[in-house]
Amino acid sequence: MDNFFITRAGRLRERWREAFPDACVAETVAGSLDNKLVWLDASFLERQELDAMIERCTAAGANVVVLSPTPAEADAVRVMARGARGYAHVFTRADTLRQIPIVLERGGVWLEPGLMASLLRITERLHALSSGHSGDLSSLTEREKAVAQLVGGGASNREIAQDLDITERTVKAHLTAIFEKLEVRDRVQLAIRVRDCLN
Amino acid sequence: MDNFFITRAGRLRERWREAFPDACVAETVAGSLDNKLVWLDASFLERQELDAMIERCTAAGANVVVLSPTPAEADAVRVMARGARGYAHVFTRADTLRQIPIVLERGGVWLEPGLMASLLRITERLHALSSGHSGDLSSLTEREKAVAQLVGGGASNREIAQDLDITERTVKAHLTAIFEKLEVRDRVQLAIRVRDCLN
DNA sequence: TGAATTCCTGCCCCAAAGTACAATGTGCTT
DNA sequence: AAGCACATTGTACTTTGGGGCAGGAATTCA
Repeated sequence: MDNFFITRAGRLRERWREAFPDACVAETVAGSLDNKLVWLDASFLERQELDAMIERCTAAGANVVVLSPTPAEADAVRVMARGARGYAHVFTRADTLRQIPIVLERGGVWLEPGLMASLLRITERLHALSSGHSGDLSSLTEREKAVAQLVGGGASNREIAQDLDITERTVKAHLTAIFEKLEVRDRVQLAIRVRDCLN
Repeated sequence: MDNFFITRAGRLRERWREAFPDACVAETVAGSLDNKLVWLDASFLERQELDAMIERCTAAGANVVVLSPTPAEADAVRVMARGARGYAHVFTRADTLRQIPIVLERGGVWLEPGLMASLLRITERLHALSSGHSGDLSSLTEREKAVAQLVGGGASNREIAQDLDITERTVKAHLTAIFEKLEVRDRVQLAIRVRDCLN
């Protein structure tokens, strides 16, 4: 895979040259990039410019890795969703950079270490909330529904117990059952779920 | 990296043996797995069992790849968020399987082709939904808004701390300020408030 | 320069939430 | 009669959440 660095700096950063001595450098992309590896330096680039660049490169058949001066989660998500296959810091060390083409060639994806984990955690959380969007309180028993509704109203266990005239312990028992059935972790996620259901 | 296949089938599937002739096979995990590559066959495994297995393996220092009989986006997210580094179909071809350790060794992550893209697209959409609209949180400082949004997404204090790269204690400090400003008692009511703002 | 925010953090404490394990009772179905 | 789902409660335990008190660091503003 041939390496192309696209940067406003007009020159290869030292680390890049060290990693890939015979890489090409340019300020913009042109022509077919089939099976090429394009490194996009996001420094001095507006969001839209970067997005457009990614789109052009992937359309031209390239594998795209974005090098950001300020790696951030939301940024990584945006960039990868637009077709980039990798996301790293511009100052990533040469020997690390060299690993990236190897990973990509084998169908892998490369993300700034740590970013991946936190990214997936967020995804999971959002996923849990939106995918269970089936509005399903129907799997709950009458009593459980009552408890769930109250939680959705922001009530504490003690308040729920008083409202339903049962023990706090019983409220907890119902909650445990509810969490299990709706596959949520705690009352916050339950509250969110309940309120989304009565849209 | 030594290969361990954990499967209920009790034997190596042909493709696995073809890919890694000298791999070990077992029905369960034991001992230190430092720097080992553990392949978890998700067939015939309950969700909880799989999760527990992943946790045990990663805790023991292993790299975990989950092989699913029915690859799905939500499943992949769950599994990766729990610490797996790869996710593939159980019937993945031998030559493709062999690429995976190479990717992992170099800090990459391996996902069933196509899964990654659609996964990130969804993440982005959800991200936009939950971060774009900030309703009547105008009295909050930037940092407080960030915390509030995450609570609205159902995050725990620990998760918020990790996401924002601060201490749990700081999260609590922000929360105390938020509760005061928005006149809510706890995170449940805050979550409700936040979500009502962006309906 | 000093005052005021905002952000970050530590230690300690207490209350609330949630889990594990166990048990009782009621009513309905097979 | 036996089995099952549901509701209820208990004891004891671990984990989170939240707050009081105190302080450091950075920024801005008068």
